[in-house]
Amino acid sequence: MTEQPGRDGFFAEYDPRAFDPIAVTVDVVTLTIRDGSLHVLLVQRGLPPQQGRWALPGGFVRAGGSTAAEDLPDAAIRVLGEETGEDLGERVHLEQLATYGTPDRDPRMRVISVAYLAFAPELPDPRPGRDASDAAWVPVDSLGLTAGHGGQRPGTTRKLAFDHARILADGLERARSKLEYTPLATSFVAEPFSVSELRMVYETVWGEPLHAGNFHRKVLSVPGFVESTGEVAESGGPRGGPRARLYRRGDAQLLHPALLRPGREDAVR
Amino acid sequence: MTEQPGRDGFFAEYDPRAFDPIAVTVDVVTLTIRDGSLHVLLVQRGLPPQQGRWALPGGFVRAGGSTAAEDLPDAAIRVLGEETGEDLGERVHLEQLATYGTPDRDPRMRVISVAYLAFAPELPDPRPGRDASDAAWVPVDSLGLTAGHGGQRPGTTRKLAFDHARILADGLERARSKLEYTPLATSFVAEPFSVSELRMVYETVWGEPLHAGNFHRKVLSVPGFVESTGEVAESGGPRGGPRARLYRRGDAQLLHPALLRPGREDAVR
DNA sequence: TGAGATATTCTCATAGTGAGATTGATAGGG
DNA sequence: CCCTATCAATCTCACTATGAGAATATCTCA
Repeated sequence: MTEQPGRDGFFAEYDPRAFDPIAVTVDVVTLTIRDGSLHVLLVQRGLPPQQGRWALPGGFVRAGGSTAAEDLPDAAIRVLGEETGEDLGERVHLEQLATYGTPDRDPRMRVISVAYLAFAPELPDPRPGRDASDAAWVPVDSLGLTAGHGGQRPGTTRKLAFDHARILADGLERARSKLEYTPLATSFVAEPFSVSELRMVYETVWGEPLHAGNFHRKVLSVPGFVESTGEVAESGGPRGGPRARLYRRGDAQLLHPALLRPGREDAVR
Repeated sequence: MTEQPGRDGFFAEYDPRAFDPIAVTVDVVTLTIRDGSLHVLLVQRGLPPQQGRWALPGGFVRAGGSTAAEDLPDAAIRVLGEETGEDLGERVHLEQLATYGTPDRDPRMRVISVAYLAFAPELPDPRPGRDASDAAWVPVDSLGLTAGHGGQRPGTTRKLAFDHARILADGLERARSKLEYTPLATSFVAEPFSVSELRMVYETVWGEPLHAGNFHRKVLSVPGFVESTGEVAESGGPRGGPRARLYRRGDAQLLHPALLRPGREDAVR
């Protein structure tokens, strides 16, 4: 909140104590599935510090002084649009991830970053924004993220700038977890979709194969997860098989019972 | 992150554009159980704006210019200590809740607030901090929170300042949800505790009675949730009954299978 | 001492899950 | 055009987890 007793009038005077420089930015972890693997949208920094390193798309929040005041989710959507060149407000699912504010996370000054997490069906190739020398969908596997604290394994080609490896790791964990109890997976596929396409999303994000029969039973038995369109795919799969029935997303916000990741009995101890 | 291409050197010059005034604060939702009901720590504002209204304890984050740089969780712990008069770093569970930054949430200027959520066993009465006229543990039920968007029912005595009703509502939902799949409930009781005390935590936070026998079976069957001390309570309950066996928190970070809230089949649709 | 409350354990019907097998449609290569 | 691998969709079966109710022993208080 906004306590600071005994000094309540200082805002009018711009007391320097309140304005120790803190910058507020948004960074966006955008996940999509391409060619059967999970990708994240990254930009290559064109300027120091950390020039040449890859980073999450981000930018300053417009505060409302000399520029128009901007809400945090709007800033995230803007930043995303600057790299993809599209207005993604409609097509992507966007949610706040967490806020990162360790004092030395940016060498220039104190920066508080509000991270957002976006999920999108397959999107076009990005084009670098003004301050980036490159932008690309990068396979998450290629980044050598370590399980523990969001570091990267030595030898990884694309080094992420600042604490972005950690932010990305948090975003991935959030995504994996939300697949369990929300219909989020439907945000990764275009409608209408088949149960197999949906299963592929789960397998890709969780990184492990699922039992096709049980998955099918489960998806259709959870109320409101998917809704039949009554149609079937134009043709069978590329390597044969019957034509799949097609579905669209249902009206459930929460999956009950949840669709749990296999092999979690020995969860974090 | 910290993009802003083409202007990379401006920090050294304190370019006013980057310093459209954004203040960063932390607000803390602190929950505890007193007299069998869920309470939240609130302070009464001693100064305008919103003078006289009740608010979550909060304060500015020390940025690191003229003052010592302070990490976000440290700011939350400090703010909590200012109201409770104790160093709670050891005793409370603290986690980040979310960040609130709607442009007009504070009438004075642009304020981004990083909210934290704290869980504590029964704590002493608070004393008002420097900028508050009062501080108290307030029963959550008395605040007339509405289900939807964190508003308060008309006629509620204690009106919460700014968007704090919403922040509190988000904190409560997080707490209710985390009881399901984490051993968080053990943070609300002092060790050693009985299964009944733990059940009381669930009943209080969820606001509904649970089946004592099934709860008992469940708690003891989830690996790592609780660990027996081998002791039993000094005496039976205040109204009779055998002396309960005592436990301490186990080593699990996640409950598997989860302990789900009853009656959620018809979840959010 | 008796009544009521409570901790703990059991029973039993039902729901949900993992593993494997079956059926039948379809694509692609000989 | 036929054969076979592939795959969608179902089904079976054993096992686990859950909700509801009840039984039993222990304890407090009047």
